[in-house]
Order: sequence, then structure tokens, then C-alpha cells
Amino acid sequence: MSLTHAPAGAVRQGSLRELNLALVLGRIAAADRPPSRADLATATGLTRATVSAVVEDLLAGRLVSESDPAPRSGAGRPARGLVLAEQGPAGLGLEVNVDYLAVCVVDLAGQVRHRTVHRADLRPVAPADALARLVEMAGAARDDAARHGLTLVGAALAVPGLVDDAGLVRLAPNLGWRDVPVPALLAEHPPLIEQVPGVPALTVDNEANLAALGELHSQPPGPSSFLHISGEVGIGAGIVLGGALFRGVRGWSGEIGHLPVHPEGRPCRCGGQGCLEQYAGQEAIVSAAGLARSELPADTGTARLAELAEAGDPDALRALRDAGTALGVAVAGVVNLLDLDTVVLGGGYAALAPWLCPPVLAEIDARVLTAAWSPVTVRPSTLGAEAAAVGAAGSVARRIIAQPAGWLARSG
Amino acid sequence: MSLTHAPAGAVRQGSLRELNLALVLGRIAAADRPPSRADLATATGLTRATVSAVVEDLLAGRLVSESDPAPRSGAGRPARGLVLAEQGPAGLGLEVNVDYLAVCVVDLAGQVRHRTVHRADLRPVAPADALARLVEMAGAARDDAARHGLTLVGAALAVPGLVDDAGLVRLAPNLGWRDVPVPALLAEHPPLIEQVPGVPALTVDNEANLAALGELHSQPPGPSSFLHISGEVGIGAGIVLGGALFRGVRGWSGEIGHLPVHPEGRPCRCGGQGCLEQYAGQEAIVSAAGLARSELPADTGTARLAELAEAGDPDALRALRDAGTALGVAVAGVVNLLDLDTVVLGGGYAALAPWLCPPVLAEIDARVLTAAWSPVTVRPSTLGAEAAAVGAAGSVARRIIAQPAGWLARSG
DNA sequence: GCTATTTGTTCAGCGATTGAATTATTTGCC
DNA sequence: GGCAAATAATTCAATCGCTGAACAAATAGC
Repeated sequence: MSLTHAPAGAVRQGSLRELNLALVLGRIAAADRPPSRADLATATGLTRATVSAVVEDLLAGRLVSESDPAPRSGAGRPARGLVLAEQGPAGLGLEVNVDYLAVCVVDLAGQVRHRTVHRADLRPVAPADALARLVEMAGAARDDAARHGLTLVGAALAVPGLVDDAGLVRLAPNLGWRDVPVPALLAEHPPLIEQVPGVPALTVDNEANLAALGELHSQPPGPSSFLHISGEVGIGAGIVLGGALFRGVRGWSGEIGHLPVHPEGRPCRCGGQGCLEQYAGQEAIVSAAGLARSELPADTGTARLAELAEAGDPDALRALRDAGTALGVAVAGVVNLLDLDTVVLGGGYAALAPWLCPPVLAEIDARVLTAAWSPVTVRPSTLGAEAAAVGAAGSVARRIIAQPAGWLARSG
Repeated sequence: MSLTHAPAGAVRQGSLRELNLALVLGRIAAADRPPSRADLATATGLTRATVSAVVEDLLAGRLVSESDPAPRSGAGRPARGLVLAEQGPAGLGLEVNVDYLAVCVVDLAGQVRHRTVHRADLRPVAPADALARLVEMAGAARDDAARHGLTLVGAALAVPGLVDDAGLVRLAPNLGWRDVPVPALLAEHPPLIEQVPGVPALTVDNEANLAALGELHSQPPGPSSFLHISGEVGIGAGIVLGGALFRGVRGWSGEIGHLPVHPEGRPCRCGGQGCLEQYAGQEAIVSAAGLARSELPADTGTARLAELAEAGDPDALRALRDAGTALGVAVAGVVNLLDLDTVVLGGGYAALAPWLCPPVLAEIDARVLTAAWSPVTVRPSTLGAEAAAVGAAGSVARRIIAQPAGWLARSG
């Protein structure tokens, strides 16, 4: 029912090739087995002649390579399969979180080719110092990537907070950051990436958004819509609509943690009352389970909770059930509003999913008008920790696939 | 921050012209004064030669016409202004609601060229009979449109209920409809519209969605995002994201009436508890204001309420304040989630906006994390009643502007 | 009446797609 | 083993639509 969206600007003669390059490359990326030129022709509707010309460009630019002939049946000249190049452009993913720094490199195919995590409590560290450590890790990642024939063409940084269009971190409460000009701070270090037209050198984005992108890319491509909830100290959500991340007017969507679930309930640090975070945030669950918050390091709350629940501890089970119910109330509202068919529990929630899913589903069944006609799936995230870093790197790689012309112009 | 979306399919030689036709026509539609060919060239980035060729096609197809030379200053050959044709394709909008049938015709420029409303209680009327009456009204509208040189190229029907992709009305509770196959029922009547490639003869959609589209088209074009809330017996919302209506995975988005605002509160007919509808629906407000529901005809509830509030009736004022607070809690959640900057109160809420807006804004200010940085506007709808019918007709007209190639192919 | 200025059109050139013909390579059958 | 059928990929003249520059049209100002 959606109108076809035309490219924003003028469609010039050369745009034609640009668009078809993206179309063919996207098909190769989306295919579950290496397609032949003939497969691509039938899939895209282009003629075989055009596909051949386009593929030639892609091969020359080292974005795809020919694979061994796939096993076939029947007569005829065997096809040559096309796969995304293992060597070529790659994305750099960076993540600053409360208790770790993460760096990773993802190639065109979405494979994580490098990953480094540095565990440390970042709250007492000044933003500039934290970023300096990250740059150091990124330098090693760049060298490692180069050894594998990968060229970093862009970086994306995940931050647990609100980021504006210019990359300014307005507020990252749990990190203690406020108005941190990340691009300016990173510009002081020598550049690690090779600039490519059409690919921003650095984007800064909310951790929940990028984790949702990671989840999106870990699935078979398509216009899927889901809600990815990152349950950390705060609760953030990434909203994927029709295969694209929805960022909101100013890029501040997904603040699901402050959905009111008990409007006259506990006061929240946001100034409101009865926000979801007060009932399903990590601290709320931990304290409801009777665990003294102070005796636990920053990140072990969920691990300990999962242990206790596994062992059948009644307090932990009750705390998780109550949190799941609160979460379910919020999620039911979101599903009623956006008509999503899938909810993914990520971040700290992933490990707690066995206990959170049932009450969440119960609330959805009770409250969602359309649940009777079409069920809603609630499942844990497939990515582990540092999902945001992987999503960040993947978003850069995806950009090359969506706009290969820039890279091809570079490698001339 | 959003990736450029390429057209879904293959980009063939002819697509180039199709896309540029849409680009130029869209610019003409979006301009606030008749642009010249030269204006269009600079605005779109195309050369003047190309724009001339494209405009020639549009003129030949009677989608635009040349207007009197606009008053200009300075030297040079005077420009010839281009405006959307007053004669040519138009959209037919249909609406079945609880207490009226409405039909209207909207031209390319978005002007309502014909409007008929037939007030009657539709609840006891069989769906087939209601649609038959609507077709009769539409026939008169078609004849009237033809007298003005307008050709109906598509119809859209607004229904207060859930509609699936095939146009089947799954459930329209307040109308008493269930599983009504609207396209099949309408197919029994002689066709009123002239089929045009790329424009569906009939689409059926939720009333709240189409009202939101009407609101969108009544504004200067652009990537606006807002929430349009239709407060009738039920409460529905149309969600416009980036200038496009968001329909959800199955087209059932916008069920804001069943957002939980008091999770352990009053039971709702949806099976849930404490839904917004139980606190801010028309029946809830009317009964909270002490008005016996039975003594009022279906549609006069809000009018009577506005009268009483205007006169300072304390019960009515209290009822509206409480409803506004409940509405504000739900809206605050939505704004936190989607980062919208505008909320439009439509339907029955439009008349009550003076009393609803303050408490809604108060809840937003208290609960929305980012409200401090960028304010959220809450305003009544600019369209009157039957906004859904106007939005329905406008959605057809917009389709011609977004995809003019189909119409041009027809008129050969 | 002349010049500067802006609008709109004409036209050769060119890039990209197309469709048919051609070449390449394998399977299956006699 | 040889040949026909089948499928894959390339080659090439034709065509479509955009580009850029030159040119014609129409007006204001001096």
C-alpha cells in the first residue's frame, strides 16, 4: 500500500547506472546462495546484457568476486556464482558503554572480521580519554583489517545516550556524558579510514538504534518490522519499520524506558512518574529480587539474576515476572500503535528472556486488539553483547551495498 | 541520516523519464507560487532542456497548464508559470461512518471540488445497503466532476475499523461490521472511475489513517512527522513519519485507544484493562461530565460538551481535564517512543481542543525526556468533519502526482 | 534604438539499456 | 565418440533520454 519513493534529487543519465549497480549488488547480498548473472537478470528484470555490464563494473571495483561453479543439475553451460568480495571495503564499529569499550570490523557480507573488547568502568573516565583509548583500539583493528585485505571506509560510534544530527552527545546519563562533541574530539586523532564519496567518515548514534540495526542485518534481508529492546540500566528501543531504522524527527526515537506504565507510580529521574524504567530497568529488577545493588559490579546484575532464576530462587522469579509484566504493558501499547509482528529482547534482557517472555506475551495477548488474528513473536536477540558495535560496523558496510557508486568512483 | 531508497525494481531506460516526470510534477505541486521552467531546473538540478521536455509531456497530458505570467521585477524575458491542471484526473473519496456517509472529489491541487454528506444512523443498515447508497452518491459526484472536466481515476474508502490488504473489513466495532468484503460488494455496481495504470481502482483504509493523510496534504509538502488522533467513540491514530503514512506490518497501526494508561484500571471491550479509550473516549467523557448517554443522538456528544465547557460547567470542565490528562499520558509515551514534534487532535477532539490541549501538553512536558530541548506542538486539526473522506480522495490525487507516467500513458 | 538579462528551444553528442544474434560450455542421447 | 539440446554469458547495432552549448524570444533600463 506504500507509494514508491523516488530518489530525492534529479535523475540524471548516470544515476541510471548508479541505481542498477545498487540493485544488482543488493540482490547479490540478499541471495542465500551465489547467484549467476542469469539469476540476477530474472530477479531484477534487467536484461542479461545489462546485468553483465553492471557485474563487470562490480568485479572491476572488487565489490564482488566469482565463486566456484555451484553444483547444478540439468544441461547447459554452468553458471558462475557471484559473491560479495571478502577483500575490499569494510565498516568500523565503535562502542562506548558504561563498563566496556568495543571495536569491530564488519565486511560487506556482514561477517565480523575483527573484534576487540576492553572491559573497564568508563564512568570516571573523561570523554576525551575514553575516545582516545577507543582510537587506539581502532588503530589495531585497522591494521588487522588491512592484513586481511580490508579497507575501512567509514566508522559508526554507538553511545548509550541521546545524539543529535551533528554527532553531539547531548546526554548519556549512565555514562555521565553531557554535550560531548564527539566528532571534534575524534578529529584530533589521525584518520583511520579512507574517505569514500557517499559514506560519512563518522556517524554517532544511539546504542539501541545500532543494536537494532545489527539485529536487522543478522536476518535475511527484507522489509521486516520489529522492536528491539535493549534492557540495560536504562531501557532503550530501536524501531525497525519496513527494513529501515526509524530515528524520529530529531533522531531521538526509542525512549521506551519512559513510557508510563503506572502514571501515578514511582517518580523517575526523567521527571515523570511510573516510567517503565522504574519497574523493568536493571536496577529495579535487581533490587526487587532482594540483591543489594552496591555489592554487585556494574554489569553482573543480569548474570546473577539469571543464575538465581535458574536455581529457582522465588524472589528472583517474582522480580522477573513483575518486570516482564511491566514490560509487557509497554510493549502491548507499542504493538497496538505500530502493528509490529516481532519484539526482540536484547542487551541485558537477552539473558533473561526465558523468564521475561511469558509475562510479556501474556500482556500482549490480553491487550493487543489484533493479537487474535496474527500472533506477535517475542524472542531474544541473536547477537551477543556488543551488538551495538556490530550493528554500527554493519551499518557502514550496508551503506556501500546501498550506494556502491561512490566506492567504484574511488577505485577508478 | 537516512539512506537513499532506490526504486524497488529494475531501473530501465524509460524509468528515467518516469522518475523525472514525477520529480518535476512534485515540485510544481509543492511550490507556493507557479514556478517557471527555469525555476524547476534550478530546484531539481536538471538542465533547462530536460525540464522543457518533461514539461512538454506534462502539458500534453493535461496534468499541468501554463498560467498568466507572474508579476516579475528586473529585466529578461518573462517566465511562464506552471500550475497543476484544474481539469484532468481527480480522486474520489468515500467514507462510511457511524452516523453519516460522505463522498468527495479532490483534484490534483488538493482542492475539494465536490462534497456530499448524507446523515443517517448506519448501524442498523446492512453493509451492502450502506455501500449501495454510497455508490449512488458517488455516481452523482462523478457526473458533477465530469461537468467540471474532471476524470475520476481511483477511489479510496474510509471505514472506522480494521482493514486488511485485500480491502476486507475485518472488524468495525462501532458500525457493527465484521468480515465485510467491500471490494466484492462494490464490484457489483457499474464502475465509476477510469482505470489508470499504477492507480488502484479502489483502496479501503482505516478512517484514522486517511484523516491523517488529509491533514498531511493540507500542509505544505515536506517530510513532516506527526500523530493525528481521531477521537470518536473509539480513539484511532494515524501516524505520519517523514511525510508518509505508516500503516504497520498488516496495516493495523494506530490503535492508540488501547494503549494502557491505568494497567489495572477499568476493563475494556478489547479484553484489556485500563485502555485509553476507557478514560478519553467519547462515551467516557460524556458520562464523566454527567450527561446521560442515552439522551443524546450518536454524534452530538462532543458538541454538547463543548457548549457546556464554554459555559463554564464544572462537571464538563473536570471531565475534559481528566480525559486530557489520560490522553496526555498516552501521547507522552508515543512521543517518547517515536520522537514526533507535532500532535494533531482531530475528529471529535478538534472541537474540544481548547480544553484538551493544556492537560495534554502538561503531561508531555512532565514525561517526555527531550521536551526540554525541543518543544512538542499540540494543535487541533485544520480539516473539519469528514476529514477522512477528503484524505481518501486526496490520497488518490497524490498518487497521480507521485506516478504521473500511468496517466500519461493512458491519454496517449 | 541599443544593450543587458533572463527564459525557453533546438540540436549534435553521448552514456546506458535493449533485444537479437553469437559464442561458450555442459548434459543427455544415439 | 559424436551430435543435438540446453543454459550461460558476450557482442553489437539501435534507440531512448539527458547534457551542454548555441540560439531565438521577450522584456527593462538607458
